[in-house]
Amino acid sequence: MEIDYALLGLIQLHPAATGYDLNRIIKESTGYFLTASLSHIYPTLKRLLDRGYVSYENIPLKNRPDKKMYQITPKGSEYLQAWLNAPVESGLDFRAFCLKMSFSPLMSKEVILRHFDRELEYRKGLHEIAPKRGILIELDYLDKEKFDTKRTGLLWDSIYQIYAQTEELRLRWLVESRDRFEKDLT
Amino acid sequence: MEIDYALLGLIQLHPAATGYDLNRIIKESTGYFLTASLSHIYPTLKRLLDRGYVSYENIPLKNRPDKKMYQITPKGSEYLQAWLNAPVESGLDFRAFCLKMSFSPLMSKEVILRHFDRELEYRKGLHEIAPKRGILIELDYLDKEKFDTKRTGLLWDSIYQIYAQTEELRLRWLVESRDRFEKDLT
DNA sequence: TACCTCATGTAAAGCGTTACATGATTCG
DNA sequence: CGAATCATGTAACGCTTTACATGAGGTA
Repeated sequence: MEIDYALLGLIQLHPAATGYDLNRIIKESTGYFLTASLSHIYPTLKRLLDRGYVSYENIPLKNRPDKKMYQITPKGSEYLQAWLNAPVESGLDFRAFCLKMSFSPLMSKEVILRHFDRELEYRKGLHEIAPKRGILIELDYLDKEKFDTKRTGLLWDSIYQIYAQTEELRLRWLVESRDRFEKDLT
Repeated sequence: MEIDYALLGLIQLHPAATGYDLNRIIKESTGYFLTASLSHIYPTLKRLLDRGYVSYENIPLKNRPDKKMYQITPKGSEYLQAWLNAPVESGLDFRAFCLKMSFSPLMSKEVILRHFDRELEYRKGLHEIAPKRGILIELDYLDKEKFDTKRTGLLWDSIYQIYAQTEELRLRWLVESRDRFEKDLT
């Protein structure tokens, strides 16, 4: 599960984090393209513990539940690395790619470049079939007696524009970032 | 539920659609920012039927289950309109806005402009707090003994860039579309 | 021969959110 | 004086996906 990897990644980046900390980091950061509430985080941490991917140090507090400061184990690190190396399972949106790349500080230069190359190919493919698919196709299905084709075309074209422009922005960003990393990354 | 409104909207736009058709429309279209499988669509249609929001015409076929061609009822139309008029419940992403605006052909000019105005205000707010939040904040939490701050900064900055640029694109698009609709829409 | 399209649906398992439960301290 | 912060967790509910079930006809 994605949440497992995300929490494991966060714990590797910020050792000694508690469940409460992880929740705050996820909420405050735009970087982890993830929504997760505390009542989702705690059971997940328990699962990671049961599987031996994390351990914790117990800090007793007065008048509050003990603080559990989590660390990643070697086994957890291995499990996380396998996910970091695996190709991103991209859907139409960019979320999965951005989430995994949030943990790029844990990846080698080669792995990072490979992820960018793969995503670039995938989105180029999307972009090529886009004009054939997309909202414009919908006009064919439309009940033309009830809806003004011109008005509907104007409205749907606008939606298609934001879709196409967003994809173009992503392609540009993928190329530029890849180039910069190739040059500057150690 | 969002899926209820989406199917209701699709049925209003394409009368005589079957569950199978709706699935194809959703899959082929980039417009309906929605994922839904057949095993999700069929129970939803049944629910809409039970509540009196849709009716269907049964077309017997040879060697296949009967074709059910759905239409929206006046009650369903009312229910849909209430959703179309209600403010979009936007999260960080743009999905909810784009989904509702896919049905803008069913809205009056006034309602469309109001949706754009609201979304513009919401995203302006997001954009103002973004530099304070965002990935940059994460560098504070980072374990500086294990990770090279400069390398991590380069990588996270890139993620921040795509976030910020996407938001800027959305703001530009919202303003431009709103202006165009104000002028050209009937 | 094997897969895709058409056409409907059920059942089970997985995933995620909201509500519930407790309780001191600090800030406005 | 009330709200937010810190700190953990359980239970119930609901949404969504995957797997299962059926079956003919057309296409590669």
